[in-house]
Amino acid sequence: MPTPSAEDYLERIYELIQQKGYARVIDIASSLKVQSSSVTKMLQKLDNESLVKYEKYRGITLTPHGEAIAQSVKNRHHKLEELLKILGVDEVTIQKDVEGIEHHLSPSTLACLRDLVSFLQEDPHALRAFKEHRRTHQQAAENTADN
Amino acid sequence: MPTPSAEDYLERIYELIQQKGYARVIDIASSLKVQSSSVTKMLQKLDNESLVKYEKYRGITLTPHGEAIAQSVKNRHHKLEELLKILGVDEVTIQKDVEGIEHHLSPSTLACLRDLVSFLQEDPHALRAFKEHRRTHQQAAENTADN
DNA sequence: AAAGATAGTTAGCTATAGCTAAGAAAGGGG
DNA sequence: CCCCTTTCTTAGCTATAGCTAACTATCTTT
Repeated sequence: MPTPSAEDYLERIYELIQQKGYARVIDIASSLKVQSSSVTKMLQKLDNESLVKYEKYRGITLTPHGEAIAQSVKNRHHKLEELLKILGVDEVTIQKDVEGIEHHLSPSTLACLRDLVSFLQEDPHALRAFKEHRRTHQQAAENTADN
Repeated sequence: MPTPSAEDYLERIYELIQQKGYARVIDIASSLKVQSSSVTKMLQKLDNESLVKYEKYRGITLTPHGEAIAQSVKNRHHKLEELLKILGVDEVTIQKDVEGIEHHLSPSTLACLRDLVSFLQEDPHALRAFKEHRRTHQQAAENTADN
């Protein structure tokens, strides 16, 4: 099993290949906010684990296994984003939090959260009720330390 | 700011002191599933950061700052447990997932999830509707790879 | 009070994953 | 086609946080 950090790299490589057709060290580095030397190192590790095919100074591609992992990580990532968005968390916080937690949720928990999303999407009344509940509780919450 | 691992130690020390009146290296080690040498090492680090008061071979207490952190970590932990429980995630998965994600959520996201819990608690109709939604979508979900 | 058992500590090792600095490879402009 | 810039790689360092093995302190039991 890849580490959380390895998963991040796989996801970015996958996205870059989708978007631009290829993944360069420098682009991976800048989007993950690490130095390119760190990217090279991770690529060597991922190549060793047969998750990417890496020819130095040449190209980077995902193996079928690596791509499968990348897709499921991206999917998880997207699910969480969707949930926090529908619950009304602001964009910046969503990005920050999803980065942190996406590697740690069980498939069954994710399925549950996915169902929560579809429930709130398909039942606008419930969603409105939640937003209203949240609005009315907001002031109290803001004045309570460590709730 | 303490690392996620340091937070775990603080939380356990706090809980042990609450439960038994004192925290021993061996109990911290067994509950975190690490070796006692790892506990000693972390205690020295936490003492350095003034989060615990550690006298070797003697006792372990939390400083006010350490205790404040421990309480808020425990609180976060509890909030997440509560959410997953109300959503119907099974106990084993709850424990596993909460361990993984509790260190990574923003206060604002947590506030949002807290409101979701109180909403579902105070609106049994919505909760029932969600459970029903989940029940009817279950079969489809089980037969879908990587949703 | 001494001996043995339990608990705690230290030293030194591992792996992950970042960094900087230095240098090599590739690519584009003159 | 050679030079310069950009990109990439390597080497060697850091910190975190785990581990084992060896040792020390404390406690218990006789």
